[in-house]
Amino acid sequence: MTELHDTVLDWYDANARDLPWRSATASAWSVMVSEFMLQQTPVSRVLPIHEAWMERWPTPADLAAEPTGEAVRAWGRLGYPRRALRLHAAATAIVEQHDGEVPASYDELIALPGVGDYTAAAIATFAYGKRHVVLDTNVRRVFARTLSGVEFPAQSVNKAERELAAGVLPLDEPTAATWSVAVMELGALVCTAANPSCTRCPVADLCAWRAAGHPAYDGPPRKVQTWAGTDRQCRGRLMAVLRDADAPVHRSRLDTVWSDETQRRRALEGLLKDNLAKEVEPDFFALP
DNA sequence: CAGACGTGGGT
DNA sequence: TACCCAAGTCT
Repeated sequence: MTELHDTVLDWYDANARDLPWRSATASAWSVMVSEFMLQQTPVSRVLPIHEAWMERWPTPADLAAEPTGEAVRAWGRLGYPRRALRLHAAATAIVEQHDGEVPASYDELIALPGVGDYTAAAIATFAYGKRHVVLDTNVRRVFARTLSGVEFPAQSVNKAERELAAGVLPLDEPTAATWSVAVMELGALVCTAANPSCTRCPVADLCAWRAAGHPAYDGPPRKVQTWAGTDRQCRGRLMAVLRDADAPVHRSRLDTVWSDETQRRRALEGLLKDNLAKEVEPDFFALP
């Protein structure tokens, strides 16, 4: 434990947001649902959906008992709706293989649909207090700045970065868990991507990037997501129609939300293939 | 490993 | 207005 640890932990103790999945009484399932929803999605948009989900499906078995389409519908406009599909599939696997209890080990977690390295480490850590390196975009950015002296981390996690994070992970299990959530919170609230608030950063005096004079990012161009006119936008339009419908919709209804026929057909085929939609009878479509 | 995969708020 | 970006995973 170093001054960096003490400072970050003290800052978290005083500044942590009171989020439902951080409650002392939050179930592992609540943590798991939050982690799925938070993938690439801001906290503010997750909060109401997470609350609704926990009320409707307080256990994995409750969700697994419903059709996948109900999960997709209740996902609302969170984005990346296949996360809802994967969460439903994970709930089913938990019922069938883990007696309805969210498993606690990283290996069991990462075997679940929709659970990758980050989410497995996060659930094991935040729901069960295990000691794992938790590397999300916030943690990576904080370490890039404070420890490596650069504005942004590499495009993907490499061995050196993982070892760096492992090297500063407290040995004590519960402290390691708090450390990870504290670093994430610092990245989310202070050491942000666009406009970091160095003036109110608790570790500014210990930050290598600041010490170096905030050198500008000089790595490869960071990928920017195209959106307008893409298949993804088209898929989103089609899914919105299916979500908002209370009965199967005719193909002609889908035609109204996207003019390019070739792209519209391709997008619909993709949704059917991904099991986000189904053709209940010829030319009539609905959520699965 | 690069690209696909939603959505909306902030600047 | 455009562009950036938000607790990634899968192929």
